[in-house]
Amino acid sequence: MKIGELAHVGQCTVGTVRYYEKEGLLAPPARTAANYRSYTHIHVDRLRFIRNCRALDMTHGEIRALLSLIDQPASDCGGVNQLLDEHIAHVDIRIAELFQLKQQLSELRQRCQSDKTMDACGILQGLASMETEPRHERNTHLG
Amino acid sequence: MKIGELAHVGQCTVGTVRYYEKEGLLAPPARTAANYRSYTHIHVDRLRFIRNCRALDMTHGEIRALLSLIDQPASDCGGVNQLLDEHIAHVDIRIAELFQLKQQLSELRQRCQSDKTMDACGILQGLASMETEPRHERNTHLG
DNA sequence: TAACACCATAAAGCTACTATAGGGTCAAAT
DNA sequence: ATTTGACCCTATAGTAGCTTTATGGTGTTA
Repeated sequence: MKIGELAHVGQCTVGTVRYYEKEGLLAPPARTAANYRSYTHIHVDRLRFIRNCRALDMTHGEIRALLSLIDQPASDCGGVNQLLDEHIAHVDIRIAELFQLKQQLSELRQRCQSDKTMDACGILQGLASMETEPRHERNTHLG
Repeated sequence: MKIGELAHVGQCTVGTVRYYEKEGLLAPPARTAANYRSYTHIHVDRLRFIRNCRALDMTHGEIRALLSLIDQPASDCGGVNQLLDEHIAHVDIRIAELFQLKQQLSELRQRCQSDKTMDACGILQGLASMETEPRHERNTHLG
């Protein structure tokens, strides 16, 4: 199977597949005589796994951790459970942040209900006069 | 006022201030004989405005658009209102995405309640067997 | 043999910064 | 007079997860 076909079943671009290989998420496949990458069902499974993790907004670091846990089949899956719990916590935090953000934005929006002159616009006044908050550290890898 | 003081009132780092200048968000200030940047209250106001926009997760593009609207004081503020509405829509979309994500993650987490062997772990089975979804285009600049 | 779809690599671009390297300026303390 | 320390300068590279671009080889069809 060539890279285009793999990318197709994995629902990503060929560029992404090559990038995963460079990142060490996907093992380098054999090459044909023409130096084309030649994939097997093992790569298909692995790519699907990676894409599913990415669809859940896991980072490459988290995915790498999962993959290395998987590659130790003798151990138990406590690490997997823990990783997922932590990831869910990140998502919770980001949702809370965005809720607060939306509230602030809605309040700001209320301050101008019609087209006015620039210096009468309550939104611009709000943006000029808000209390600049100290920048807060990231609590999550989700943007 | 030197850059350190400006950064302090703007609640950001000096690196960020220099970056905003390079990005064209903040006008280059006068320089002292020693080539130090020398800011006025105009820069303070502008930086506060920018930082408030960033606290609301606006992109530099959005902020640039706002600033150029402001710099045409003759026109009305319809563009400002529209920009804010669109930004709020982005936040709404991202919140909905994260809600769905959290649900998927919670369902996945349910599939393994105790430490098992790797190949019995319902989470890993789920990650391997989820239907790979077509990558969806970004509907928002929020990560 | 020419077109066209596919493959290859390497390097740059994207966002919004932060960090590092290597050096200059200035006021106060020794 | 000099040294210490806090501040300033520029330029470059790194962060995450890719995408885009440039440049060129491969393979099948018309």
